[in-house]
Amino acid sequence: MNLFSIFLGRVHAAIHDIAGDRADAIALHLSRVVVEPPRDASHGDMATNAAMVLAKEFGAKPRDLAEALAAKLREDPDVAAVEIAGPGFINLRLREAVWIDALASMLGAGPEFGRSQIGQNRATNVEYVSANPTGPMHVGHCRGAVFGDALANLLQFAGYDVTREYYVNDAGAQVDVLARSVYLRYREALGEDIGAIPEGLYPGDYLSPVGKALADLYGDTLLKKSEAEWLPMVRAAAIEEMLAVIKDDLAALDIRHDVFFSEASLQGQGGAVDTTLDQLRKAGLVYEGRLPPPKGQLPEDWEDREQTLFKTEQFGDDTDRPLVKSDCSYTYFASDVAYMKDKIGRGFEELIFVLGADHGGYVKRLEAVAAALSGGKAHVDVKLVQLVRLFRAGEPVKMSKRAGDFVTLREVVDEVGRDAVRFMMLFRKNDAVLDFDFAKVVEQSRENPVFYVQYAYARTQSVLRNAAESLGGDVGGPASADALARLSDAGEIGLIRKLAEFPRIVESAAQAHEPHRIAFYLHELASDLHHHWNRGNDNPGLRFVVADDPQATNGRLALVRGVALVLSTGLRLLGVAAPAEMR
RNA sequence: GGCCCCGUAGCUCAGCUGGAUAGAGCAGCAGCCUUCUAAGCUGUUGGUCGCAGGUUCGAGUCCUGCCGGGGUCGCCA
Repeated sequence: MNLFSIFLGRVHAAIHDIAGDRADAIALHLSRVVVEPPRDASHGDMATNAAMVLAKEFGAKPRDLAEALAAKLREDPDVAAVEIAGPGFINLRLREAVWIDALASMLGAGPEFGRSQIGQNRATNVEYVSANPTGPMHVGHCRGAVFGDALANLLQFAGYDVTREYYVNDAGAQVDVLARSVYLRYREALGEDIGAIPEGLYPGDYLSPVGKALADLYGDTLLKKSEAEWLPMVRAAAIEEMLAVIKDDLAALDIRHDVFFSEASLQGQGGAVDTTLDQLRKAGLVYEGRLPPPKGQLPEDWEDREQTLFKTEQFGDDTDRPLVKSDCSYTYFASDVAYMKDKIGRGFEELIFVLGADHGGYVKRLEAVAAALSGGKAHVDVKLVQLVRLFRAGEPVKMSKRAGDFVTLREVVDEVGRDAVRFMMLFRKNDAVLDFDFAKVVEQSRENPVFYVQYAYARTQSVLRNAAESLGGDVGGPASADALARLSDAGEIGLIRKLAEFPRIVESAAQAHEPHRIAFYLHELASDLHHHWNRGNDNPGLRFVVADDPQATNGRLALVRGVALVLSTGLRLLGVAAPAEMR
């Protein structure tokens, strides 16, 4: 139930009523007509731009058209007043009963309030995290992980058919380096003194247990084998272990993927990469050619040579992209093409990629590949997630990648908790750099948005507990129509109005792929609740629990339950807990 | 040098895909206050939306060109 779309329907009807034989021409422009809350609450409850958008088609001045539409809308029994303002806005003021009904109906919907069908079950793939299986996750992965997970929740709630996917880079040079690093630990586990870890191998001691496990399993038999023999065995074991570590890290953030897709599974003789490239060759999209060197500074090892290229440029990429390396193996990009083909083959229409901002150069080629492979059917959206800067009480946390002393995701979660991490990662637009302060995010203060929002929910529960105590157990049931009708204070109606916005926030956030809008909305709702609460300090008549007036109390408790409902649903979408009390 | 992202109050950021007089929190200023268990509260100052053009009824939002900051730039993943 979205009040704004309901009234959009009524505005459409009013337009249709006065359109006459222009109806067909006007229908084409209807999508630009919106009904939204006005920026300034004094303008009314809802505003529509219909008259300004359609003035040309009607051959009328915006304000004249607005007048005609207003006359129609005034016939609506739910509308208390219609005003025309500015260049031709139509402002609607709704009868109070509409808000009361809205509250009753959202309480009836319960946890389903806000759910939408705009996704129309579109098959949607959200790929996120996809960290190389070479070690535990560090903070750099954290933001994309939370973002992708919350976005997936949001899209599901908005009616998309969502698959959460992780692309495992288990082919290529990196996992060979991993295998060699583990092999060293294996020798160490057998009692050998391996000394310092050589440059170019992974130094982290998280690999020691893997080496130990191999020693337990194989004894010293691997020592006698050549690298060509032991490497695949060690590699497979190492990848499996690292993936288990990563899944464990993700679970600490309450993140679980549906599909872990192996890059290696695409490769090999007659594999998906082979067949995909064959198809592209047949389609004339692959050729042997030379690439112009990059503009500006020429890389030192630049060598002008002929290579196998995919014609991505004609699909919007900056240049064509190589598919085969100089050693005749496939490039990472070739796997990517086959992987994209696989996703499209599985029927996905919406392909969302959550990547770090340093992958910005990858956007155009992904879009081009999807366009080339799906004939423009599959829609790609790459969400770039900016970096997180860590602070400890205002001081930047120093990290050196070379020395391997990066902060792990697990350390952050263990220190401040899952809720703080998740909420803060979402309390900023994805493409803006985010400052994360260990001290601030656990502070119990107004300046800490995690606490501020969770505390608002705890406050609703505290009120309900309190009311149950002072009024007896009879406050849990649904409020009667008479009780609801007692809601009339501007602050109370204002809160309902805010609650009624939730469904359209869900829809717009889902369509824009911007979960942060939910976080900001919740922060506003929390703020409205706290403000209304504070008014009760000066004016006891506005408090939720009115000792000698059970009917008014019942109505107000329904409002409290409505706020609690939306806060908990919103927090659920973000993957953040809604605690009943905070002490 | 090419491409991508960012630039909004002193600071940190929103701005609902083009709407009305651009918002919030912090800081500042001025008051009030000891709680329906809870973060003290209320009011208020503060803006050439980086700059210059353009598109139209209307631009922080879209287009072009500059300025500043970050990222990225054949075969690494």
